[in-house]
Amino acid sequence: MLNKIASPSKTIKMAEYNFRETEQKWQQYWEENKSFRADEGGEKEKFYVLDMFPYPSGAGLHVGHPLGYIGSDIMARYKRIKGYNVLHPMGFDAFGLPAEQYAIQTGQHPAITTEENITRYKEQLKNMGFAYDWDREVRTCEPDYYRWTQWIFQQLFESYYDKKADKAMLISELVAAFEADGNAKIDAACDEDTPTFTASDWAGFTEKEQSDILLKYRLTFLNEAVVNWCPALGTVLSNDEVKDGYSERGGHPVERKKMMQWSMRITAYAERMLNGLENIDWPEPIKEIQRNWIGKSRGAELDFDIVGHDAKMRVFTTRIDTIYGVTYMAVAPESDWVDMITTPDQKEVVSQYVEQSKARSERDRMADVKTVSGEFTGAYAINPFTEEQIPIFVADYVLAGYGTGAVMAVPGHDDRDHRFARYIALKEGKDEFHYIKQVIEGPDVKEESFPGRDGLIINSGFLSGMKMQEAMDKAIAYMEEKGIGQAKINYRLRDAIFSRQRYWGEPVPVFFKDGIPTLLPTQELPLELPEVDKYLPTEDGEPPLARASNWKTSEGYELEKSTMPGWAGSSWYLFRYMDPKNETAFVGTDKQAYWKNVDLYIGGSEHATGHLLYSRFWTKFLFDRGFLKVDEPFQKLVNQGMIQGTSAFVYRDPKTNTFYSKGLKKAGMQQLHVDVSLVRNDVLDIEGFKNWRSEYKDASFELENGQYICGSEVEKMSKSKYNVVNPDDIIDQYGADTLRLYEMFLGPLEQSKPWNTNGIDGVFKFIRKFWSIFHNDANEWILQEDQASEAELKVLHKTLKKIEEDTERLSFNTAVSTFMICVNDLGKLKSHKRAIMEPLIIALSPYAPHLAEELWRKLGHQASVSQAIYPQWEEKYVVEAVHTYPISINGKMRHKMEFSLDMPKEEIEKQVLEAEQVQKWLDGKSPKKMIVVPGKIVNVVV
RNA sequence: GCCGAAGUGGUGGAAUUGGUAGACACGCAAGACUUAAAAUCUUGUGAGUAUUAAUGCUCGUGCGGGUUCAAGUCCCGCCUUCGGUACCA
Repeated sequence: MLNKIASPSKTIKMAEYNFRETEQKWQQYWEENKSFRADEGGEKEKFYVLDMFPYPSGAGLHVGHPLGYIGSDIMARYKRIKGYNVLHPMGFDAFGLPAEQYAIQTGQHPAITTEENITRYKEQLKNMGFAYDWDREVRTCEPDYYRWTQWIFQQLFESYYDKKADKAMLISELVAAFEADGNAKIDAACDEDTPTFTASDWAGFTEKEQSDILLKYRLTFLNEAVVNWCPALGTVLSNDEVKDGYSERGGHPVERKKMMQWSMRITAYAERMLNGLENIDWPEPIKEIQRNWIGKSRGAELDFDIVGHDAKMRVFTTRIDTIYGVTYMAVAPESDWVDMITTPDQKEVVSQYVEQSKARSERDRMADVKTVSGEFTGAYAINPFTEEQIPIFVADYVLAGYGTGAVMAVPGHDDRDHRFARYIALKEGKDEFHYIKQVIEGPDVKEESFPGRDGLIINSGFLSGMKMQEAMDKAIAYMEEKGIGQAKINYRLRDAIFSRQRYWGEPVPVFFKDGIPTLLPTQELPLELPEVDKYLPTEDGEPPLARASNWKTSEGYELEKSTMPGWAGSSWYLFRYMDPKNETAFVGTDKQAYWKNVDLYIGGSEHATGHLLYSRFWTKFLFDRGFLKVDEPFQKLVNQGMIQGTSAFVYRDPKTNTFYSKGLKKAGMQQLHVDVSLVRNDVLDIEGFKNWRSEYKDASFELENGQYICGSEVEKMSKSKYNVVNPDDIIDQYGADTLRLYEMFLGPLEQSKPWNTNGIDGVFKFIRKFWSIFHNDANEWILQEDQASEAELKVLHKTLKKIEEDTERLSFNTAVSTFMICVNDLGKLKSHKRAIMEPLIIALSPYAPHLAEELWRKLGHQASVSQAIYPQWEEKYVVEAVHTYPISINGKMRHKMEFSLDMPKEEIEKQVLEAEQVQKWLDGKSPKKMIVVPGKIVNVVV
């Protein structure tokens, strides 16, 4: 080991560092002096570091929330002293369900609840010493903010997606095209059922008809859609707000319902959102989730004739190579095909089936995926390749919302079709394997389907003998020649439902003029939320806004009654921070051109398919329309891990109200959560517990060794589990710097971990050790102005280098270790020199800013340490002249030898072989081989 | 089922490009200081084993193989845990 330097024989008493007073003082200083105001322009480069802004809930912040905030704060402070203009703002995602649910229960206006919660959040955030520019705070619920959310909505309404230009364009250009030529030559994103019309058709349409056509093109549009309706919340939810058939917020059941809804044509951007992932620095898992959510699949679309009908049934398939294996067709119960093709004798049983599957809730359908059901429609289709007639069934394993709502079934090579084929054959009294046909060489497909992506096609006419890809190419060429089908790309992504039948959200800035949805004039924005008597739907099921008196325009037209979803305000907030007070635009062009987009975004991975998708969509749209210079919002994304709670349990015999210590518990006893503040190192504070709840006042306890030992388990941190730890309590006990360092020291930022305070003393000790470098036992200042020694400079510069490297790669846990090592080394050197301490304080300031500021001031500086410049480490102090080589024999470390780094290989080899410890292993023989890696290792192969 | 991430001492974790496994810290043990306690400091601390001792040897990064002078790190096959997703044709 290098640092075996004489250890101090005298014991040193730790000088007192008053963190409470000091931290408060500097937090006040930063606020008063606006130390972290973001400045634009000048010579400096910009760095924009952003946290996902929180929804201010009534519970306040717990110790899990700041993990990411601390990381981003370190980056913000670090980049600032590295000479960047740093933008590091904070705000609040303030519209949302909890405040509204509370309003329904209590009648208190959600604005009041929200305001209170925000005040609490800000207080907590300030206690942690974060370097936010609070002058740029935004709140999505304020009219000054949502005015622009409404404005963006209007821009979307006024736009369509032109596929030739591959971007969003003004709807007025589309209207001009319709007037000139109709829509036959238009290639734009639109509804599936958009009719084709000529210029004269267009001219002949009524105003209402024209409006309806345009809605099929607009990027935000009104149409009848099957939606996720949540009766308990009284609103519609988007796909990403539904988890396993229950609402994500509140966990209420969700059902399918057809309703008139505002939607966002996000599908127009599917391809660009997919491609854009290549150019952003995001964690691969998140990109993968978005890719899956967008769900691009290449395949083919083809038409099947229906016996006795003119209409052709169009299906989408990714396996056109298996076309000869098609033995039946299936349509979704909700699809229009059902009524169209069902024969009279099958009408009753089919409509009964359709009713039954509608009644089946979404959740039931998902719960038993393996159970298939369906009925014969009586109709037959003709396979265009084989001319065979095949039956058409209605089956609820076919989804109305994907592809065309109809499928060609290949039971031999698709698992779902296989399951249904056996079910329906048995039901019809046929042989179980009646519908199963093998068209790919491989194992027998009777018992189990075989995807066979590598096998050869068989029994398939002109496709036989080919491999999958070749067969697909040939089949598509054949279809195109015959005009029955073509290659087609399909996406799983659905247009996003945008209406919410709730109160606490942005009003949709639209009114209805003779049934035609019309935008409010821009100068009338913001359309402010009206006062209502109750926050509930009306008696006839209209949204709460219908309760507002005179919810009409000045001309008396009815205003839209639904509000926007939670993700509206958060889809563009990053741009508002650049120019939060602008009254003429959502962001000023010059400001946006300077800050561009977010350089580092830190937040949870749970937003992968919601916020992170929608904000990319809006950014691309605003870019297309020329309002932004960037088309991705977040250049680099880091997902911080979740801090879980460690719940504590007590065990009660329900009959006797006696609590048994963990080691004494028996079967049949209740396991009850106990507040973690009453437990220390698994030992229960019995007196505290008795006072916690009145029903425990007279409880008796069976102890182990005089103590009551609690059980523990890692769970999500939540109020109901009594395992929430408030950062304020930690700060009160140890200070904000300790909390910051400790949360970082816990492990890599990305990693999830349960909260425990087992190691916090080590970090607390470090803070005091750092202080005591400058102070003697009597807490007197003992700075030395002498020149620093070589050894001291080495410690300093190695630290500076490592801290810089670790901070750049967000490895904050190892950076904290590095500081600890440095302080230990300086302690051994008894170093108290300004030349060492001054640079060190600057390096420490992003991590423990309060301590750093205090010492910086005591060193005589008048300006904040945040205005200092990060010291440059010097090569000469970092490189070693000698290296202690590990000498391995057959790859195992056996010995160590010190050699100069410029010693030639041959010389090292010679000396190593001469060494006694190596001779021992050679046993008189000469080595087979020798590997010398300069500056690293020597390996002798015997 | 599919996709993704991860498994290292009693604990949190480190090892950045294949090159000394266990940095740093907690905990634990012994000692110093103290009337005492707290605080602080010093020393030790992966497991096993041999020696009076310094020291040495064997094993060791979820399991089983492989590549390599050298594997926590790369390859193949499994197991476990945690996330995401789910009839997407």
